[in-house]
Amino acid sequence: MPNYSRQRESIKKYLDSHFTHPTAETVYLDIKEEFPNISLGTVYRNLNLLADMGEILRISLGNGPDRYDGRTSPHYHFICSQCGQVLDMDIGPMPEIDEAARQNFSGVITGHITHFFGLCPKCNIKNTFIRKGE
Amino acid sequence: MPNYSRQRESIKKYLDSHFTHPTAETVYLDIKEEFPNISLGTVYRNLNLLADMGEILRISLGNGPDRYDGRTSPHYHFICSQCGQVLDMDIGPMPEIDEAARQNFSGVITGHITHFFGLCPKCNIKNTFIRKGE
DNA sequence: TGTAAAAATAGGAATCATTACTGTTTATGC
DNA sequence: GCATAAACAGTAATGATTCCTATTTTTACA
Repeated sequence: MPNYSRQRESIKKYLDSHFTHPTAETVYLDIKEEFPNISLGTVYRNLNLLADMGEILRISLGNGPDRYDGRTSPHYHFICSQCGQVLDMDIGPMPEIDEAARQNFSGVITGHITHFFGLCPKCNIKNTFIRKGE
Repeated sequence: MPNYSRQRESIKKYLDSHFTHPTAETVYLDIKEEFPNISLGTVYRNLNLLADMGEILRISLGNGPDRYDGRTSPHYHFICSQCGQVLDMDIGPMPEIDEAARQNFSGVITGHITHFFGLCPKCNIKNTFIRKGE
């Protein structure tokens, strides 16, 4: 069982109050306001610890740094192809995806990860205005 | 339009005849038998080129190096939690996943990536034998 | 409370995957 | 053939993350 650490508590609080799916680097820079001497390694170590304890989620997108999420209830993510923003999706788990995968598969399917792509609401509106202006 | 290159042709052929979803490193080491002086950078550049041209697929798992696939028709992948092997899934596209995501979402959903996790057929059988032996 | 042991830290070096750079070689079009 | 463009090998550089070590914090309990 890990000991208490002020740095870890601060990181947890940060993720619980920010819904931007920040990278380790972003967490590091923001937490630095409170702990000017905190090191990036400490941020990584605590993000890993919290994720291992199930208190936060790690979101690995194909490219770029991992992102972290204080919302631990299972949910899907959307990545905007235009601005790169990561959004929480407002839909529940879809066990039927695993069910479909079990057809014709002789191993065991325990779960899946799914990320959605497209245009986020903001970029979608922005594009509409730009097209009107042409 | 790119010029012809023997190295790129060899990489393409390699992926068309191996269904192991190799990493760039694996491709590099195997292609080296034919081109002893080929450099890892050349392998990466050609894998990127081929992927951009739609002749191969890049598979980004959350951790570890990317993998490449000569099968370009859209399909899903399975990653064994025990041995790490990547397998092609024998199921067609599931547009209904995108359909579900479009509920309550005011942006545009253009697609999704889904990876399945669990035990591959081999590890599943292996585990059964081990449990029997206990 | 004071102190010893265990855990966490800061700071920096090391690692892994990938891309960028540079001078040389290969392919293409005339 | 020869000029130009593309690709190459070799290597340096980058970005994300982990690892290492000496120091500081936390905890337990005397």
